Amino acid sequence: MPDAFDLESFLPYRLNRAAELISLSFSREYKQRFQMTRPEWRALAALGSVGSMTATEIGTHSNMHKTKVSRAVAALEERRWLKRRENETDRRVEHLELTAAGQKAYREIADLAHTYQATLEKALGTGAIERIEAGLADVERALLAKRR
Amino acid sequence: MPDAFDLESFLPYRLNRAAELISLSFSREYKQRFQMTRPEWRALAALGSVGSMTATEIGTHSNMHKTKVSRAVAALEERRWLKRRENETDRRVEHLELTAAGQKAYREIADLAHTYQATLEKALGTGAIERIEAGLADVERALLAKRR
DNA sequence: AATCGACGGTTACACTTGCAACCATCTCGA
DNA sequence: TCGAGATGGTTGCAAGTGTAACCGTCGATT
Repeated sequence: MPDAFDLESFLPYRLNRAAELISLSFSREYKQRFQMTRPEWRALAALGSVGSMTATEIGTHSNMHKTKVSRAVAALEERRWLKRRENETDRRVEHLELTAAGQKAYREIADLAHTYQATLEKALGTGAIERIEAGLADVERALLAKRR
Repeated sequence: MPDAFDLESFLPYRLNRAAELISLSFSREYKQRFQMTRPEWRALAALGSVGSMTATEIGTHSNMHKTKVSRAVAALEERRWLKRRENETDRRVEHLELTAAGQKAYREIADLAHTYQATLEKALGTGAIERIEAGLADVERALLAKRR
């Protein structure tokens, strides 16, 4: 059966398979220690590294749907890892920032992530990750340009 | 605030963001035309390109959980795009293959995928996709080795 | 032949998710 | 100043998902 199309070299497929695999692999590292979903961890990371953001900013930054962000933020707040601060001039907006406990958690997980990536870098050889990420950046750029 | 960890260069995050983006982008191409979920499309593609597989084989091939495969297969069968053929010597196993209608659908979507990838290749430059996929393969290899 | 564990596949249940509809607030123009 | 539309954020609902428990079948050991 002659076949012009090979699933194995179809980029969306390959990208998803790799992403799911690595996601699973890393989540094993923190799911147990901290009881946290991936959107929560993303929001935490965004806030931890940037400092203070609105929900919308978190969404665009990490490409998460606003309902996902909303729920993640609610969960982090529930856990007292984050607090909302209202905007003076626009009362729709809420500035979000980590509490002391939130920053502590962030540092711990960031540390975990750091060593995880280091292990990976060692297994793949120097520069490999940078090359992959450069490729991913190109893909994202192309797709976002296409969207218009 | 000195920060040893940068989310933006954390591979699991980057991989997931890119994967979600491209998935969304491509699904827009077929979600409307065919009413099909991603697992169904994956199963269809696997069967279409390989010819005949068992559910377990589809699962390992495309890294899908067996319940996902089970449901996708049931849906495709419901639509009469696939039929099950029982194994002579082991009655637990079912060989799955596409019906004529299923093959027709497969060819259409494969075509869509093909032109999609061609557009992407043009936007990214020759060889870019191959390079990315080679990198992904390395990552997957490293992760699967780690798992043991 | 009876038993035990492994395996292919399905199902029940709880949880996560995306979409659409929604509320409150803001902005802009008539 | 009023109304129409845009925007930040939340929620109801339907659909998708993973975990675990399950059913039937197989292979090996006894």
